[in-house]
Amino acid sequence: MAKRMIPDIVIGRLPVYLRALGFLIAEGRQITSSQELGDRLGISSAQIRKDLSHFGEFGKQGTGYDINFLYEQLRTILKVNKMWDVVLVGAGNLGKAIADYGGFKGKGFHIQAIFDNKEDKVGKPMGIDNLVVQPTSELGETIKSRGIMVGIIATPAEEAQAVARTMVDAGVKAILNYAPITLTVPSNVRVQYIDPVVGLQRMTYYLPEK
Amino acid sequence: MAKRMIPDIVIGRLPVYLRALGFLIAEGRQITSSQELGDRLGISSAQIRKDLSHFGEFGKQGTGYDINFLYEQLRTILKVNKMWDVVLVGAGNLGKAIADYGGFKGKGFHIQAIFDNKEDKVGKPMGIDNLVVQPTSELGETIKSRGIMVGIIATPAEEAQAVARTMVDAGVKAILNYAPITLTVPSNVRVQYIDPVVGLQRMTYYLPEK
DNA sequence: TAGATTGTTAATCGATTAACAATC
DNA sequence: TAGATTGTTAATCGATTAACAATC
Repeated sequence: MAKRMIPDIVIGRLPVYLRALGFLIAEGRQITSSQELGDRLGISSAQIRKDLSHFGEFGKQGTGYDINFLYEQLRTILKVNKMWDVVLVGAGNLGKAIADYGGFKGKGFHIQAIFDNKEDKVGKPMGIDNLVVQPTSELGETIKSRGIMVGIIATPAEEAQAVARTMVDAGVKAILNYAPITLTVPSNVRVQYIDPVVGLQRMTYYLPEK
Repeated sequence: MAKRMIPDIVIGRLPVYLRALGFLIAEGRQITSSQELGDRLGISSAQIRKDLSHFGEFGKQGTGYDINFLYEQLRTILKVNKMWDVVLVGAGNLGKAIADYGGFKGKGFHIQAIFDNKEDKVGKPMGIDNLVVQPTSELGETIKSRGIMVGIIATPAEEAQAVARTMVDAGVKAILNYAPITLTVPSNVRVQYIDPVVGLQRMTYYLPEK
């Protein structure tokens, strides 16, 4: 079947499939099956086949999937076969770790500018590309002039909503938010949240009492 | 209604409710409603009431919820009214940012030990508590001797599965995994994943072509 | 009392799974 | 051919929502 209002939950699994395929490629494998992929990811083979069926027919009966082919197909579907320019706001401990992370390139993302409010951060080089940290006052202008659509927020919670607002006003359509706060954005803007405390608190319910 | 096989998806939202209630408290508010909470979080008021109804009756008709009371109830349900000891493995850029993060204490988590393989990391103090980084060879022993049940993995992907294995063998029941790989663990062990690349790739599908 | 908001029910909506014909 | 695995259908399962009696 062709492209027709794919459930968000399906889109959400594709990057995980993509990541697993990347490992298979690194292992030198050529062919895999929905069964093997499911076993590795802890989900059913039926779900993988159903998810993929939203976008086309990528496998061969009796054989399975060509790993490299499926990998490229998924990259195209997710639009990460091109590089997306990204702005990063927040140059503290977390921002630094993000700027130093080598895992974005090759996965479709390139941090093009870093911003911070603090005097002692601005003007200094940071991250794997040695980007000079700019004052946050320049955020909107930079986004607009470079047509950037993806932003990462790594500020304290108190500043996050204002930063999101500036990003959105300047044209950002996707925000990865590390600040521990739910952002209010227009419905045409996507937000993904990363909060380690939420992650941990989702598990303690299931732990035996100490 | 009382405690009786709560859906995991409900448990997953409680930390987000808790976080929002924390903000309301910080704002000095006393009372809120499922409507207000839902508006702030972008979910329906019905869902909030339904979620809470799994655990008891916390509100008052015509009035709403006492914020402090509900906050404490959720902390108790999630078992984050006590402190959980945590081990952190990986003392690179990311591990350092996690160790330096002040947001765990007060939310129920206390990093008690940090581990790394690298010679140049071991023996040095790190994080807000100035913990001396231990060699990863000591991980299992430390977990066992202190009865630790929560682990954070911030190693490269290649090392993550082995670390998870060691953690689980030593008694860890909840793992927050920053490494970009799906872990294989026994079904009685919970894992939460934090992968910024997956977060970003979940959004690009929806972006207009450049 | 009048207005507001809960907790809960029942209906709706959506996601997952089992099963199998098709076919490599 | 025999065995394996896909893509898809239909059934099942589970989650969300709308609506409202209860009641503060």
